[in-house]
Amino acid sequence: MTYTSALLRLLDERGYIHQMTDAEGLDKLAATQVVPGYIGFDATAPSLHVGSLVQIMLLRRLQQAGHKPVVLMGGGTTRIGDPTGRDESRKMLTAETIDANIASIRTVFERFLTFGDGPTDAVMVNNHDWLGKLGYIELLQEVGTNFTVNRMLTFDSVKLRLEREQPMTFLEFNYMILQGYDFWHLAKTGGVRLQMGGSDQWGNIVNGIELSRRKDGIEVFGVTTPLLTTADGGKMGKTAAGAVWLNEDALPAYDFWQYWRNADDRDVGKFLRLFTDLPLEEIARLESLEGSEINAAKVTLANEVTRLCRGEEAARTAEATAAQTFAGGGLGADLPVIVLPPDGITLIDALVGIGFAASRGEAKRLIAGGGARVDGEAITDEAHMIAASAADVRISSGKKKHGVLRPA
RNA sequence: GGACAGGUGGCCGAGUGGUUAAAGGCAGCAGACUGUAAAUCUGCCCGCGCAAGCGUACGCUAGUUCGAAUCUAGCCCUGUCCA
Repeated sequence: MTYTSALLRLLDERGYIHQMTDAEGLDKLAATQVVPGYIGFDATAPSLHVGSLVQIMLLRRLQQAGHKPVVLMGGGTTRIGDPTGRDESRKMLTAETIDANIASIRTVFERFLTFGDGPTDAVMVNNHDWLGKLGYIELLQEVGTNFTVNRMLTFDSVKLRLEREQPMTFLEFNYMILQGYDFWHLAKTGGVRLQMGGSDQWGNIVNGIELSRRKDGIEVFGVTTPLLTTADGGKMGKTAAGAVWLNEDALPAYDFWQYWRNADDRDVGKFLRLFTDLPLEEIARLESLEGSEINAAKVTLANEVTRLCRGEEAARTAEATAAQTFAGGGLGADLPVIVLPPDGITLIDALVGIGFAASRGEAKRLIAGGGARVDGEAITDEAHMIAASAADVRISSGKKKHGVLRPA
């Protein structure tokens, strides 16, 4: 269908929409007024990772289309402890940790959104502010009567778990109620009219919509994004080193840049639409590049995403480092560096020290497998000693990971 | 509370006394090919040690045994059914 509102047109043409509750209704609303819309985020770690980037961009689009983004931090729900872990001993986070996490995560949002007091300025809220005050009995009275277990059992999140005969705790079961409560609360007190989220949030969103309607007759809307997978079927944002974190102190800009530079050919267009502000015509051009030409599009992708998330400077340095390292065979400023002691260092220690191997055994295997290089030359001798040198020595694991040994 | 099934390496999942650091798959790392892509093929994939080897590991604890992931007891946890 064709939309009249700038918001839905934007979301549609860039590929953010998976499901919507009432497309016409939302379209009409977005065409006539500023729509405050929110997305919820976890506060379990000091940084979000690439998996949350679609949602963050979605809030950015909302603002671009002239609406008001509301970032909901799950300070309250996190405080209860994340129940999804299979090991029960998932530790509960302290209030201080959660608050620190939220502060850290906020710095990233500030790059993507304009915060402030204006009508379309972004705001960040914390559901601990209202959930924390809520007594259990009160919660049961307020919202418990509006949920039937019959219906809750039909939601995918519950149904799948039961079908797979995996445990679902009562706490988890309650999450959907708490999340529904969030939506209602924001609708009632903040005029929020829209909740967005990943496709796995559909059930929660619908619950909030129902709750708002039943309690106060407020009409609110929901949009979900498609589940993002890479073209080869993997989850977004997993690499050798683990998650691709958005915060600089959790993942260096160069590694962040490399993540995008190494995107699958088939994902380039999709990623450009979702994660950059480039105009669609430009994206269409980049996406149509064939063969090795598409590498240029990947560089653009990496530059744009890094610029948004880490800033102009970080993107430039990362790109320059990549150019020098790969094209020039040299050393870029952003590569990891460790000290080359005056009396040299074993290759094994160097590999472990710089983080290319997690243990000495792993370093040895890397060497034995022919993946270790010193100044571009493959070394297969496990006992190899890197002699002291006046100049920087380049050390590599495979063809992509490079680092610098710098004389003290 | 009772009956039954189960808890294995990052994940899934074999293994029911030794030859098992534990099949197979996924994920991951490296090599070849290429374009810092994909697909494919090859090697690696608990830690320490140059090595022989040592240490740790199959829910927890205590046993049986020359020897246990495998047997016994107790406990904890999960699922299914019954109360």
